[in-house]
Amino acid sequence: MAALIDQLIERLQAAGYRNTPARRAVLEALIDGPSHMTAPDVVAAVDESSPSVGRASIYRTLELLTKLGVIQSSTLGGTETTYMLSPSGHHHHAICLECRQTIEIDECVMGEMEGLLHERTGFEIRGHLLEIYGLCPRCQAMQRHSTQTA
Amino acid sequence: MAALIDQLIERLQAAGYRNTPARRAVLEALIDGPSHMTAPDVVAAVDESSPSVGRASIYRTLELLTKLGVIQSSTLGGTETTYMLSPSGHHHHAICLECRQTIEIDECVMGEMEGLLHERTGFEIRGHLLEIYGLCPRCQAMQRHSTQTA
DNA sequence: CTATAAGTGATACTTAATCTCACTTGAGCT
DNA sequence: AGCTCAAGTGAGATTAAGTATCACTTATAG
Repeated sequence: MAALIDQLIERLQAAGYRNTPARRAVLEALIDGPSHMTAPDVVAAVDESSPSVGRASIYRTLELLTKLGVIQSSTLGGTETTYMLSPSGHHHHAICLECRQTIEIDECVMGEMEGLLHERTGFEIRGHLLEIYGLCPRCQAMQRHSTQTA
Repeated sequence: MAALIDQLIERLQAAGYRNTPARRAVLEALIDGPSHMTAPDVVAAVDESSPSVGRASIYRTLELLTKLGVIQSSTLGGTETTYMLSPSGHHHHAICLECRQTIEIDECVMGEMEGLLHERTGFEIRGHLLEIYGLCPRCQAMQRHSTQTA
């Protein structure tokens, strides 16, 4: 059984791309780091672990991995793009717009949807992301900004 | 019946925020422009229509509107953050990772999910976004990069 | 081992985003 | 209508993020 990094590299190679130190460094940063990282986060992590890897390669790699569906990008309902490894299973978030806390959700309906979509449009699904935005109970309670005017 | 811009401004005011020219300019740019705009797109549009509005205010406004759920951000499966008006109905995309074409999807299961989520976690939903990433039929056909090696 | 196209890193550059702060203004209240 | 003042703003300086270029390196097929 291959380590995660090897599985991911294999996906790159299966798509016709080379196994290079720069690409491994980016994947390792994403594996070892927090579940969501911004591009600058990844740059900093790679700069730490593999100082010889250039910034341009990191950006190129993030773009490539995203296109291949090996990683996924998301704004988490905010303004910044973050990257995460594409989970093999489902990956749904409820994100509090106030405190950014994320709640994991396990319901999934993509199974049904996937077949239907492919049948109707021929679209080949590589991944998906369902994000729900709102307020967690704590932040609902703290919403005093609006209560006096609304 | 109020114009869209007025409805959106009302949502701002209902949350305790002021109706200002800068905020109207940003909303108008989003109403008049294409359905997904990057921050620089919005800056350019506002700069055109309302040159007196400062850049900083545009960024502040995008952040505020996003937090309030009046607009939503998305990477569209790529690396850039884009903004769109939050549609009152559902808003689901299938996005081709190759050509960026988006296919609209009308199935929605959020109704069931919303109640369940609130019941279990107390989370108050303000909006959601389901994005499906993959390849459209055209780009599947053109995927010759991998066919010789895979 | 060799050939070669894919990929890279350094650097210079362009663009995007943030910060600060004195000034302005929207909205509530007479 | 006019006053008050906190919310919001614009200008400009600054910092950070991202891109482009290109000679050089290297992963892979044969």
